[in-house]
Amino acid sequence: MIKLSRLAGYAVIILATLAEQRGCLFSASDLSMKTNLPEPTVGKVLKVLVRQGIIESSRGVKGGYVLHKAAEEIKAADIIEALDGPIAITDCVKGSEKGCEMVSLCPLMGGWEKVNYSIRSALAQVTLKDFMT
Amino acid sequence: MIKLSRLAGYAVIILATLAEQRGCLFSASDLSMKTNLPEPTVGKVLKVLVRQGIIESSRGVKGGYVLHKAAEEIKAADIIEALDGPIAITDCVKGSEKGCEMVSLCPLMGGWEKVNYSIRSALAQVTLKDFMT
DNA sequence: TGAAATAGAACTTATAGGGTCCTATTTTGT
DNA sequence: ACAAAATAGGACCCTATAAGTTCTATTTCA
Repeated sequence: MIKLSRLAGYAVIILATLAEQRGCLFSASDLSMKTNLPEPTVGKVLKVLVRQGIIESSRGVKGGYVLHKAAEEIKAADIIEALDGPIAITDCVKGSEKGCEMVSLCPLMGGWEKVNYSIRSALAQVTLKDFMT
Repeated sequence: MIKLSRLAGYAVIILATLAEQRGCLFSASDLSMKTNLPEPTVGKVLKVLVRQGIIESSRGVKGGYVLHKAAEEIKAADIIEALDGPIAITDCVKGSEKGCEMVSLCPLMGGWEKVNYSIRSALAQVTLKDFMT
C-alpha cells in the first residue's frame, strides 16, 4: 500500500499545532491534550522530530518543544523522511528486492526511479503552511 | 512507510514479461519460470489483474494470459490500483482518521489532497513501457 | 473422459508498524 | 540540597495486515 505511516501523520498534526503559536514552549502533555492523541505516542514523535532537527527542545521543568523554522520552510518531505526514512516507493534501488537479483541489468529500475523522483518532488512542494487554516 | 506492496511490484514484473511477447499466451507456470517468482503467488497476481481488466485469460488446456492493450497504454497507476486499491497517501478523506473527527473542518485535508493528487498524476505518467528495456 | 489450465475463496504465517513503559538525565523552584 | 517536572533513549509487546499457500470448482482441449 502506498500509505503514509500513522506516526508521520501524527507528526504533521503536532507540528501544525506548534506552528499555530510559534515561539511558545509546549510540553508533550500540552500537545497531547491539544491534539487528542495519546501522550506516549506524542512523546515518541516529538523525540524523533528533535533528533532530526525539525524542532528544538528544552529539558527540565518548564521545558518543552518549539518550532524554530517558519511553517513555510518545513516541507512535507522533511517530516515524512524524519519519521519513515528515505522516500522510495520500492527498495529496488538498494538491490534487496529478490526479483532484481535475477536480471543482471534491471529494466524496472528506470521506471521506479522516475516514480520515486516524482513523489519526492511532490512532497517537497507541500509545506507545513498548507496544513494550517 | 510510503512503499509499494510486493504484489504490485510483482504485477509490474509479470506484465512487463507479458508485454515482451505480446499476443502470445502464457500460462501461470510459464510466467513463474520466466520471472523466477513462486507460482502460487504469480497465479494470485494474475487472477487479480484479470478481474481488474488489465489482462485477459483463456481457460482450459492451452489456456493462459494475454495483454490486450499496448504497453504504452497501461499506466503504473492502473496496476497499483488494481492490486492495492485507490491511491491515497492518507485515508483522511474517508473520515476514518481519528484526528479528523476532532476538528470539525479539518485543515490538514487540503494539504493531503494536494499530495494525493500529485502522486496520482506521477503514477499516471509512467507506463508499462517505461519498465521495459 | 482425462489432463491441464484458470477462478475463487479460505486459511496460515510472517513482518512491521504502533503503542507503551521503564530508566536516565536535565532543569527549575523551594 | 532536594524534590518535582520535563525530555532522552531505549526495550518491549501486541496487533493489524500483507504475503504466501492450499484446496476445490470450473472450463477446455485432445
